[in-house]
Amino acid sequence: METPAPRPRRVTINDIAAATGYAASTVSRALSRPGRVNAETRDRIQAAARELAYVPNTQARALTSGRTETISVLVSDVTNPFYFGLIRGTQQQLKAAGYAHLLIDSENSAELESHMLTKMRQSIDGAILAASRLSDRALAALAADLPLVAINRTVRGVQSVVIDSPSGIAQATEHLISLGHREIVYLSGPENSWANEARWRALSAAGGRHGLAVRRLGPFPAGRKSGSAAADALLNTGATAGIAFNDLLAIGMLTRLRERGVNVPGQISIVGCDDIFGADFCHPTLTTLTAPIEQAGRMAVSMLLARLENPAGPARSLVLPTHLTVRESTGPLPTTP
Amino acid sequence: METPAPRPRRVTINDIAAATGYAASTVSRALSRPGRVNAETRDRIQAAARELAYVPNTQARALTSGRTETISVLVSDVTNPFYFGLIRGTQQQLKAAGYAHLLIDSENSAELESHMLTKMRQSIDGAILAASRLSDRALAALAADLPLVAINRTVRGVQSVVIDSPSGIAQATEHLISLGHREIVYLSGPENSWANEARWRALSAAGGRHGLAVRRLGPFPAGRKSGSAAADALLNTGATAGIAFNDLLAIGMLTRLRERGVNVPGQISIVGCDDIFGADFCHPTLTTLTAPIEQAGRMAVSMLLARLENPAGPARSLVLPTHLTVRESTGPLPTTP
DNA sequence: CTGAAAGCGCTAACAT
DNA sequence: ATGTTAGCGCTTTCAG
Repeated sequence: METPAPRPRRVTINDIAAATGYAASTVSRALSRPGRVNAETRDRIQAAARELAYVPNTQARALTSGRTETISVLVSDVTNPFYFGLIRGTQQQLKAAGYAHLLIDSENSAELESHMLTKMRQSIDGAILAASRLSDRALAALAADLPLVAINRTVRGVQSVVIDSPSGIAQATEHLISLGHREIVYLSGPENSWANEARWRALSAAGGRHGLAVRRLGPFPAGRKSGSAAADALLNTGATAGIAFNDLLAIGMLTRLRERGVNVPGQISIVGCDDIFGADFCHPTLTTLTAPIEQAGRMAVSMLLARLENPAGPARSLVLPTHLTVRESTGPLPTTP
Repeated sequence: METPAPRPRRVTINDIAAATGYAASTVSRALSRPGRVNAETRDRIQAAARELAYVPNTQARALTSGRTETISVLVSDVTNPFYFGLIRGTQQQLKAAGYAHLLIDSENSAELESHMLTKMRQSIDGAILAASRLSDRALAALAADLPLVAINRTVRGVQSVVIDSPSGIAQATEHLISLGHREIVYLSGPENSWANEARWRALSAAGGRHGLAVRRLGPFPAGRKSGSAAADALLNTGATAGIAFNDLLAIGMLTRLRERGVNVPGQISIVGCDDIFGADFCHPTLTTLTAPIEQAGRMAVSMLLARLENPAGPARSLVLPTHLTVRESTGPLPTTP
């Protein structure tokens, strides 16, 4: 009854060594650096490995080599569809490189984030931090110990891939101006979000350049539910156009405005950010800044792997362009009050 | 220039042993089975561990114990929003239990799925297979070697959590009948999908019970893009109601029908399956079978962990209820042709 | 209850 | 080019 799970013995390099007559170290070499052994030896060993259905034990390999061939991807909230594309991108690229993909949800908490990271430190070769909640100092310190790429965050000494919100926000602003809008409200996201600050700064700057009235409302939690509060607050200002921190918030606003019988874009125009899944089939479809988020995921992986191969390399920082995708949620200024 | 990454020495149990004067084995016990040592010893050792900021090396632990504290979750396509609820559920529950969450995309390929699984076998304690593409035999064989929970799939000897499509489909059918519809078309998903077959069978059965004309179209790939073909095919049949394999397909159909100027639900009613993100804000909002998918993820983890603790336990199989969520995409039969 | 010793499977010097 | 020898950090007998 108390069978203690008779762990089945797996094939090891020693079995291959015994089968071929070579030493275990030679087997190891033939398998992991085929260039360092005789061609014939390599062939024999690899044939034996295949025959015995040998599968390398990554734990044991990691123990000696220090490399785990695992990268973790931290997101602040798996629920957020923004990450769909990112995860897809990292997943693709990691698999292509033979790395495992460890997904971690930091639940929007800096503490949990750093706790998870120290706990996992020895199980991973590097990490991709999407929307890190860590302070700049903490991030820089972490990067000294763990190869890192931050998404949408720039910190000296830390590699990063950022989506160029400023230019996107500028495009959105000009789009709204061209439609006749003269007052734009920014619906702010979480205060600890770097992207949120970047977007607001970009809007302020664009507003300044064009002599436009801009103001900010919020902060609102970055979810669809917050859309109601954001929509109500926006209506209250009497402004004719709003740019939301992200699409989730924008879609939530659309829902609320529809409930309140406000016509979008007839009475008010809404712009989102990110172009997530759903932005093209919500009602009305959402004008938004299309972010190449999947590509960001792929690039982050490439940069990270490059760094692993050459730890002495420079801390690169990549900026990816955005563009405005105009759909139904923006339109000309209402003709009369 | 050629600094070969001077791997920083981490704190090990030996350091704690040296600091406290105990043997490494005692330290190990105090840390992993505090019950087996003197209370005072335990306290001293744990204090020292905290002081030295000791972090156990999971690789080394796994090497001897065979337990990795890692569970992998396989999905057939990370892109599919259906999985996000599942991933959220598994993530939550695994984190609560101190397990790591290894996400794997099998890309709808049985080969890739089994390849990944054998490759990872020694790095994981168990796996949750969402929409496995493996044959029943292969799955049963795998389950003999690796603790497993299958989602939406039942195979003898394999633990599973399935969403009760039949009862949901029956509800949907009755809903459509009550609205006057007399001909229902099923828009089929991928042929190798177990859920797809289950849903079609349920619809056939429900149709039979109510003396209804049912037919099936497809198969269509399970994506929004397939919606166009599905919508066109459905219109072609002249039927007044369609049940789509999943929401992705249904939303794609909605988009296409709108493009073609077909009024939903005025001219035709559409029902989806799963109630994914977006089903409540697409246009029109989608009537669909709400699946407790997040809960399914949590339950799958619980069942898996229970099995790990007691490998001799029975292979449980859990069925979770669905319910019909009626929104705007279904309505009364058009009055006259 | 605690310590000594032996290894888990693999890689990395060091020899040959 | 290959074999020998030590471990990596931890758990687990087996003694005491």
